[in-house]
Amino acid sequence: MHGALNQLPEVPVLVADGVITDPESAKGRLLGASASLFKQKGFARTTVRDIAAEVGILSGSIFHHFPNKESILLAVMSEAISLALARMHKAVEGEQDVVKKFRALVRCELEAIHGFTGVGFTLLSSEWRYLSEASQKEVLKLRDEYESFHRSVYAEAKAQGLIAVEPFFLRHFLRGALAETGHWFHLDGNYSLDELVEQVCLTAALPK
Amino acid sequence: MHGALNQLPEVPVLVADGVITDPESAKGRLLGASASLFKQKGFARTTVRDIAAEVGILSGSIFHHFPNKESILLAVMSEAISLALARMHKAVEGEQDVVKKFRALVRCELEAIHGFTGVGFTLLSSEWRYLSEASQKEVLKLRDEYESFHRSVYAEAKAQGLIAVEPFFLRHFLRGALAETGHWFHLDGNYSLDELVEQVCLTAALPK
DNA sequence: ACATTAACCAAGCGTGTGCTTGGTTGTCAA
DNA sequence: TTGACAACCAAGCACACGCTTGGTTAATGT
Repeated sequence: MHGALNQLPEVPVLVADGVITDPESAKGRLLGASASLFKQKGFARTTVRDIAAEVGILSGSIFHHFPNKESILLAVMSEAISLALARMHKAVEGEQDVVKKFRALVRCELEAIHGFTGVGFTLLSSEWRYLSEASQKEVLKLRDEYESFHRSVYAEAKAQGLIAVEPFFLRHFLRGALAETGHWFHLDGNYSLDELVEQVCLTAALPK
Repeated sequence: MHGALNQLPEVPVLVADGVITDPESAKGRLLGASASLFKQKGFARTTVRDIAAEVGILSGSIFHHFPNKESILLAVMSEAISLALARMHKAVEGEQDVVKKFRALVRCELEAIHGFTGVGFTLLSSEWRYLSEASQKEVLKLRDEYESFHRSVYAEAKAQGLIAVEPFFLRHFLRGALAETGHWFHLDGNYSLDELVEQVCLTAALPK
């Protein structure tokens, strides 16, 4: 299945650093099951009984690992964004060519959206409203880091005259456009991820 | 307030044709209140008691107008898309220049997203999952009409060599990008709607 | 004057939900 | 062998939710 999260080289490192939970631990399996259920049915329609059944325990046992239902969503989201951050930096490290960096960032985000790194990333936008204000603030720090890095690369591209839009606008447009691919683009369909990246760059009239 | 729906010239016509509900009728007020609550808190977290309180009746009285809660969402969505369709066609009627048609479509969709035509339009994507399959099918007919019209204009632009992307991809990208503006762009901020349209066209490297 | 109807009230039923509580089991180190 | 701890069970509480039922009120048409 898609959720073979441990095959990603970044994961063991992040687990060791205490940034994310070991996917094979009891808590980690709960997070994985929760994430996939939240994606399927949405946070509000997923019950703690659903989650418990998915991992084969009783609903009350969940609260040995988490204080309440919302904290599960918080954990899913913050771990998803942490993993995305790590992969984002790795995707462009050592690269000088701005167009190549742009492509790498787009591809990296699309990989996150389409389940290469677990299903949590898409929840960041679709289930955002179910986080309390305090939790939103917590995740926002990581999101800001992610967003501003994207903008900085777009700014480079603009400085070199490769694009005409303001980086601020482009980032918002691109985030929306890429997130939306999660609702219509399927890897088993007629197009590959590379072709999707290509069409994105074509839209922005970026050179090869 | 924003919801002065009756000031739109299209509305009385659509009401007379039985396509949408008179916003000033009891049922229409229920729809308006529901739409705004669904947008604020989401469908799942909006209770029938919330809706009833908003229009000043008791919760049970809602079911004199609608068979169940979901049917309220269905009505909100299908009326929103019907209104958007009517305004879309009007926005380009008589226009020959493809770039101008493109701009008009973008502006029209942004107006819908940002509440010029009621708050229902954004629910079409954000609360889609809360419709039953049967209801989705029903709304999908109208959405398809809307989407394919957009694609046809993009195809014109591509035929004239104005853009490089496939219309199919561009439509999906654009829908996502424009929908996302609902989460970060505010009319009372530093930029006007026209400037937003301009940045969209700059992204796609469209001539003036 | 009478019938019909839309709009709503008053009261509450049944159920699904998040979460609690007190206890049990298995594991592992000293 | 014992103590400590993580993981989980069994049972159920409290309540918010969608929706039902039987009735009332006011307006409209004939």
